[in-house]
Amino acid sequence: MMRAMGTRIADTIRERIEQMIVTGEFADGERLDEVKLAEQFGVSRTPLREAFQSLAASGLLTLEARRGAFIRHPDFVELVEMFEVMAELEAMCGFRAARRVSEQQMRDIGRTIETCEAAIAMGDFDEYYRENETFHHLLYEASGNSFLAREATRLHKRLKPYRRMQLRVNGRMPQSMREHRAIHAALEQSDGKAAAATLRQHVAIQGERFNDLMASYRQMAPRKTG
Amino acid sequence: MMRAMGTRIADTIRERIEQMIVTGEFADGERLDEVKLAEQFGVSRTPLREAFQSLAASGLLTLEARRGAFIRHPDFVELVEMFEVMAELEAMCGFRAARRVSEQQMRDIGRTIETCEAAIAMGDFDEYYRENETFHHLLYEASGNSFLAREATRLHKRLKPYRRMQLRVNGRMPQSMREHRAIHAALEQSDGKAAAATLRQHVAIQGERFNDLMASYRQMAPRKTG
DNA sequence: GTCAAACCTCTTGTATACAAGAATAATGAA
DNA sequence: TTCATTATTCTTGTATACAAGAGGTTTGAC
Repeated sequence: MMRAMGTRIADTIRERIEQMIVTGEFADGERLDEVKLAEQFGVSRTPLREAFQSLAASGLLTLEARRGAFIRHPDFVELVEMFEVMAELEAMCGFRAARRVSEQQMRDIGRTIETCEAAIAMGDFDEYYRENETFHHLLYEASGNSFLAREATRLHKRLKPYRRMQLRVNGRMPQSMREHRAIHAALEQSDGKAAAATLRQHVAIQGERFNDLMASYRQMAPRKTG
Repeated sequence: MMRAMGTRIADTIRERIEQMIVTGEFADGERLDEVKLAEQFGVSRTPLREAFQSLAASGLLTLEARRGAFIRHPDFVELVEMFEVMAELEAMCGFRAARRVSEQQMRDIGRTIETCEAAIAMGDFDEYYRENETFHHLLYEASGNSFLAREATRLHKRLKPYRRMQLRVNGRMPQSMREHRAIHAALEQSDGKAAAATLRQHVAIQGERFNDLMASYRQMAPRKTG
């Protein structure tokens, strides 16, 4: 059987299942069958269960005692709550980055903005999406607080499926780019408060975006099975 | 062999090891021996490994591939970083609680403050410590954001061993109580900004507290073994 | 026909067996 | 004596076997 040498099977499995979850491959309430997945990946249940543990701990799925592992999409309220925390974490990153960001990091951030804009012009949404992610990760790093950066990354990943469905909303991308530029400018001027405020607004679900999210949420997760 | 019926062994084990870690039972860099712990608890390695996974995910220990599970106390820089994030999360809770806190919750919060003060007067440090924890948990709940509350609780738990060593510092407890009262007052007046600012200052490591923490940290974790 | 209880099946939880990588001890050469 | 290399042991990672709870199904009573 295929063995990825040198690395733990459990970790590989975790990565793969995480990808599947994050790209929305499972429906809400769906149960992940241990034996089915095990033979699908060509491994035993053991590394699979380890992967489940790990995924459950990051909140990507829920383990119910003697019932199994379930995909539990956050309900709408919880989703808004999560974006609320994400907004604050990013604001915090921005505030700190304004003092601590290096010139190299500023160049990197500037580059992602340009690449993003080019991607929009070419209609390359995947590229836009990727570079948008890079922008935010660079920001987390620039905060100078590695613990904060890790936590922000974790939540960012967890929100991935729901951020994705937002991007396609009409007119969102140009607006988003304006905000990226504003953040960049605030960092350049070492204006922590401005960076924080812009980021908070950039990420938070409020005003029209609340309705946009609600609409696409209804489409994506029409009903809780659990 | 003893079986805790109705509940998963792995979860029980997790709780117990978590307690051991949080009360500082393990030295920094120490490796947790699977087989030793397994026979100590009278179970097989399987639930133990599940507990390790779970604990690793909350950051309480580190799994190194084919090396084992290690206690890795954060170094001083990381500890300050963590408190920085904790301060911001609590500030966030306070800000939101100022709008959303219920009258019942206000009464509960008020009660913990009184119990705390009584405990100080009687020299009952354990009681003080417990009620102090309750105060903060009530605050998390009062934020009205259950996701935020969970995240705050998680980090709070992770910082437990290091907060403990701070409390004994001379004069810290009365100062802490004054801050609790100020927070309570800010909530009563629905002054979110004041509540946030006081909490940020209450939790953050700055000024004299920086030196206090550094001193007690040196005492507690004199050297990294890894 | 409907409801309840016992039975069976299916899935998870735990234990044990086996494989393979790391650490360490032992052996030999310089 | 010291260093390198090999052999041995120990520990983790994975697979499989076994136990037990949850869910569904059949059977029986009303």
